[in-house]
Amino acid sequence: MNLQQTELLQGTLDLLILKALALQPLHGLGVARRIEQVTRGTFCVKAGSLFPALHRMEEEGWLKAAWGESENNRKAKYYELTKRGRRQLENETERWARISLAIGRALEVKA
Amino acid sequence: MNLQQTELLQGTLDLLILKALALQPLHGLGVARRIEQVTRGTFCVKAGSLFPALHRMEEEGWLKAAWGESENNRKAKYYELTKRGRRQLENETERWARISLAIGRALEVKA
DNA sequence: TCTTTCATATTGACATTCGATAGGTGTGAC
DNA sequence: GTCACACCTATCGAATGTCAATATGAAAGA
Repeated sequence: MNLQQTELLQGTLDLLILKALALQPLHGLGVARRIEQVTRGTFCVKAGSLFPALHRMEEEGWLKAAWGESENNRKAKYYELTKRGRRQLENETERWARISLAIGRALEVKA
Repeated sequence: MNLQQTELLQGTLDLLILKALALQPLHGLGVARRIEQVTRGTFCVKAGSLFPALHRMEEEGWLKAAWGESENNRKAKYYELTKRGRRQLENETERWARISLAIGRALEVKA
């Protein structure tokens, strides 16, 4: 029933998007490509997951969007981080570090 | 509205429960305590999250439950891993390794 | 003894959040 | 015209959180 191709952990998509945009502004599908690239294909974000997330994050004030042209002369909405977005990236990065450390510790416990 | 004390990433609770029970059978609240202990307080699983998860996992056939007595002579339901549960633990451990590696790589990219 | 109180142990109803699925629009390039 | 790019929306389901409830043994005091 539930083929679950992407393997994305809930709560990590925002972090990946923020990080992708911290390097440079990108349009929506560009974000997806960047994420796929830096995770070496581990995460493949579909449009239907991506755009709702971008809108959510724009409403939160983490992103600012502006219409522009893509590399191929197509209309595209470019997103960039706001100051609050950078702060959020720091928070989520720190949160990730804490969580992955804790789980790592849990998993290394031997019987 | 959303105070979110526990900071649990969706998808990691099952893993932590499986790992906790891999060491020894425990009753519900015992699982919660074990998790809190091995993650050094990072994760504090509330009853309302824990028991639905245990029931879900029992339905999946990963856990087997049996009534017994707790250390304090109270009725308590003890859970232990089934063979399928051990296999699931291996799967989820491997999944976690893959995911945390990918995110780690994404985060270490420099501008 | 009786009863009050507390910690243990479990359960259920409900809301929320997030990502997945599956569709749909518009447009430039060939 | 066809295709690939770029975006959008509606809707669903799974998983977790919140809150409240139940039941029971233990401990303490009248």
